[in-house]
Amino acid sequence: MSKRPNTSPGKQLSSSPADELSHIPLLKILSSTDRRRVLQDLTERHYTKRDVIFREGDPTEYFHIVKEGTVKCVKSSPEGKECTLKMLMPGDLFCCDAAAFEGAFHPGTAQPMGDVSILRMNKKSYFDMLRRNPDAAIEVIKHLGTRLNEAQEKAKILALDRTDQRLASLLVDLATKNGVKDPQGIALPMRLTRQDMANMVGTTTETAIRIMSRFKRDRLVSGTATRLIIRDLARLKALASA
Amino acid sequence: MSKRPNTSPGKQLSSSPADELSHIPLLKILSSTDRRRVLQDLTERHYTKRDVIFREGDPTEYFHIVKEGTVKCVKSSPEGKECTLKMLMPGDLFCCDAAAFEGAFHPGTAQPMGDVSILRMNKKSYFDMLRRNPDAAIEVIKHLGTRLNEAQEKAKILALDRTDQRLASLLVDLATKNGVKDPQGIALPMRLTRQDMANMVGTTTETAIRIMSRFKRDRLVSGTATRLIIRDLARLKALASA
DNA sequence: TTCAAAACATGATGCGCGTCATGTTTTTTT
DNA sequence: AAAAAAACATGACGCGCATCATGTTTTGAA
Repeated sequence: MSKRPNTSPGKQLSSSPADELSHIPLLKILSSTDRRRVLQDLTERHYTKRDVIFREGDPTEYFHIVKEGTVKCVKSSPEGKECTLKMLMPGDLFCCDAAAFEGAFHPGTAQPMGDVSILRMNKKSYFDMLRRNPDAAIEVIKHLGTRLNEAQEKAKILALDRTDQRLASLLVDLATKNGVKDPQGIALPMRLTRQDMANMVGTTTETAIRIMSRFKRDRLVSGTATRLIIRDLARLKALASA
Repeated sequence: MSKRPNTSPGKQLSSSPADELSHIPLLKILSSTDRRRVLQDLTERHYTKRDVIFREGDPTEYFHIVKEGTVKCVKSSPEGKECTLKMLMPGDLFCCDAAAFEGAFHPGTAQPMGDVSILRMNKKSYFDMLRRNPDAAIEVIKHLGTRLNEAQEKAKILALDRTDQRLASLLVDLATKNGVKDPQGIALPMRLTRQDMANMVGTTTETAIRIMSRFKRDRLVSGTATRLIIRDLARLKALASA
């Protein structure tokens, strides 16, 4: 059996134990009969750091769920500058909007931050599921509402705050939503370079490095890309909205 | 009957002719039996320029539809700076996300740009409607998806582009989505000051004025707040993504 | 129509941050 | 373990845009 480059072939989730998917809110609320049906339509795929899950401009074909790992959602400008819109974590849905309905195209690129596994479902099965199951549709509405609020909050921060404040906001956000406890403070569960941070707050790598150096001197953070630790969340919060 | 200050009391839409609401996508897709029911739950309200429809931080109580006029969606920072996230036009939904479900608060302020009329519905009726009518839920998902894409596109522009490019993007966007034909070019259908524009692209009033003056000299636009006209959409587009 | 309040305009000044440049340290690959 | 490639670091310099200041013009209310 020949292996395709960079992405493992899709795999049926024939007999997944219930608990494997129990941490995904959308699937948890399905009736047990419907869940079996949905499991048949879902396919699991694995990606690594150098893959792209889909590219900006590609036609939309699937609805996706992050099962494991971190996925970044990126847009880029004609001149090659990049902007990272969102880090998707396990349980997050993407391409769940019906803009993906008819002949639509991906507005951004989805790229793994490391090894990830993704569940996906073709559009038809997805919308059939939503039509059969109004509570699932409401769950999707809830998720999209949250995402919209986040995106608007991000726009506000980009529009009004200085670079150091935006960076502080980012760290607070990541620590709060995804941080794991650590003897030194709060550790971020994904590899995150200064370049990644720069792309998330709309600045250059150099400026992100300078500001992070300052944060380090001031004992607000410690560590580097492979293991970044937030040491003083309170002071970062204060700086973020100063 | 005592009149409440600034807002007209709610009015039942008892016997609205079908055509009055036919331009609202969400209502158009309801079955005719359900539409009658929904009409009973909808209330019409009128607001003027100095009212607020709801304020950032208020508890969410209603689902809203813009029937007539323009509503702006604003966030503000502790220091009093403001950021306008979105102009809502007739047919647009707001607070349609289920974050408004349980004890949630408005993430921004909704403010009329002039005289507007709004249809609204309490949360329970709204979610009942969605549960009865999966196609309506999918319509809401579609709307939220569009809004999310817009918000992310806006974040990208704020993160990557210069101020004159952001302003050009804004004008292109408004002209394309809401512009009406005019002998001179494309007229924008709402009163829009340089301050409004500044708040939409994350800059100061002075800078917005300076750039708009330049655009005027270069024959890209003409007119002022009360009647702004886009005269060369193509060149504005070119500037926006240069 | 008149007057006050917004909106528009334009200059001077300074700082934040982008850009380019050069070097060190850490991580990843072979 | 060694080599290659990222990531981190720090300085010099200049432009874009915020800030403050001082008019003029337009709009809308009395």
